[in-house]
Amino acid sequence: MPGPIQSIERAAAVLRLLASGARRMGVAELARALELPKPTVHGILRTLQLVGFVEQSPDTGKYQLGAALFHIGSSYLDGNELRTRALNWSDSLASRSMESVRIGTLHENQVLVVHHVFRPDNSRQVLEVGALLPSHASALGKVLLADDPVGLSLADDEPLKAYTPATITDLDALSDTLEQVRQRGWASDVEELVDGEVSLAAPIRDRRAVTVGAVGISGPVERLCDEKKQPRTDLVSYVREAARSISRELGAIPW
Amino acid sequence: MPGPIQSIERAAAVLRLLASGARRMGVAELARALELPKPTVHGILRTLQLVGFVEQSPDTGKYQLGAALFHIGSSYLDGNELRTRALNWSDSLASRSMESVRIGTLHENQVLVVHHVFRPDNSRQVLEVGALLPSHASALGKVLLADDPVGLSLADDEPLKAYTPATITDLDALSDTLEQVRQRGWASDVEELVDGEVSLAAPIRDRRAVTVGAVGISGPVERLCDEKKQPRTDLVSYVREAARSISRELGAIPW
DNA sequence: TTGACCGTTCGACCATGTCGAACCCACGGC
DNA sequence: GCCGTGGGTTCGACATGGTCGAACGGTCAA
Repeated sequence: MPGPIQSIERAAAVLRLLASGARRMGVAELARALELPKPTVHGILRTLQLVGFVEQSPDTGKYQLGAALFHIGSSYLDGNELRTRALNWSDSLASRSMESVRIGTLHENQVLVVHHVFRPDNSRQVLEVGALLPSHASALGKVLLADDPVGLSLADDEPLKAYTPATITDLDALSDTLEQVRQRGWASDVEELVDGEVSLAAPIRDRRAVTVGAVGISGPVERLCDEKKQPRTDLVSYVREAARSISRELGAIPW
Repeated sequence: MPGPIQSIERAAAVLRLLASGARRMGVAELARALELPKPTVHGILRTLQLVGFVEQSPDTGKYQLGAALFHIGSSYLDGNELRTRALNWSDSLASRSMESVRIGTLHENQVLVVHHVFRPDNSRQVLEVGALLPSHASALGKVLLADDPVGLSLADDEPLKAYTPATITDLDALSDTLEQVRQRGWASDVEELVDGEVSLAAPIRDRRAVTVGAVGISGPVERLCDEKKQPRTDLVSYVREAARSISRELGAIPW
């Protein structure tokens, strides 16, 4: 019976919509967005509520994501070998570089952050685990795109979004950058996603030498770059060494 | 049509099983556990894979949770008002107490950790957001149980598990403790979950004065307790003040 | 080779989910 | 006050769409 199960597909679509839409949504609202009859959507919601994947505000009647979904989703991290192996090394990268560290994987042409170590000072920082970053405007993303077999092909569906004046929006320019990333073995993003913010990243490879993730640091341009706005070479080394260590932990042959 | 949708219920069961079972699982394994025919389970898995909720190892053929599920689940936190409002206050609680801070809600008779601030030193700590704690053996849990309308009634399904010699395993004893928690307005756990570990917590209430969560700190017994193994009163005050501040932020009338 | 086990495909039956119509609220304009 | 419009929810007949026994191709150990 090679054919997906309709009701499950629809339930997933409902969940995705509830996740993207910032706020709680009503049955009618969801039904309109999915172009489905109201009772159909309601049946799905009722079931999702039963299993705890969505919750309903008793007063407004609107729906939002449920705690059970959150808990189940977070146990994805336990099974994620990349993250498990990388825990120690990312900590030490954070203390060597004195910057915040992130580890990401490619997911639907974006970077899914699976681990995040705060900068080792006591400043307030927001946890970004589970967040998605644009792949063309972050160092993590460039590293992942550069080695991805599918690579840029998916990207041409929609134009590259400009986040700052420095964001690469031209496909050919990006392609050149990725070629450079492949050759150098690391990537940078200098104020391409957020003004004043810089990030550096290097690839993590598994035993088959396939790039399965990327590790990198990010911080203000004053600390990560020299006076010519070039990434500091010592930090680049730290990142590359961390990436290599994690790769070795995953069974990769040092390259 | 008041009746849950079978296939969605089953899909949820599959996901729950994949989340609890530490490792990747095969079709046959899942089918046996759920007492369903193999092709049925396979159909569900195929659909879940299509939407990215599960992934399949290309070599072993076994299944594990997928990245999409993780990302959707993590956006539960955005819509969680409790967590959003509590961010600032938990940070300052962490720096005042110099201990790690956690915020939790009751979920299926356990404590779901929705926020976690590391202890403000540079030690290595594991992120516990998304984890579940036993409610009878943690300060957070006691606070939540004490004010829960359903409360202990659910607990008598299965006996209280002993984690350490100090864990409260007797229902009557727990009931007395909860009464005390209600009166004092805060709860403690002295080596009841982990040897040498102590936690303190206080309730967070919303505008209707309903307890919607709890905030607390945890750390080694030497730092959190005095020589009589009693929680330090200054730390208790910090925790209670933080809880009250968050409650006020949620619209509660100071009690 | 054999057998046991795996993940996967096939296809017919009929249980199951679907969706138009109708219901009951809470609002808000008239 | 009344009706109209919107919300979330229930009903029920129809047929779509999911289910599961049987069978297929693969891998591994004996």
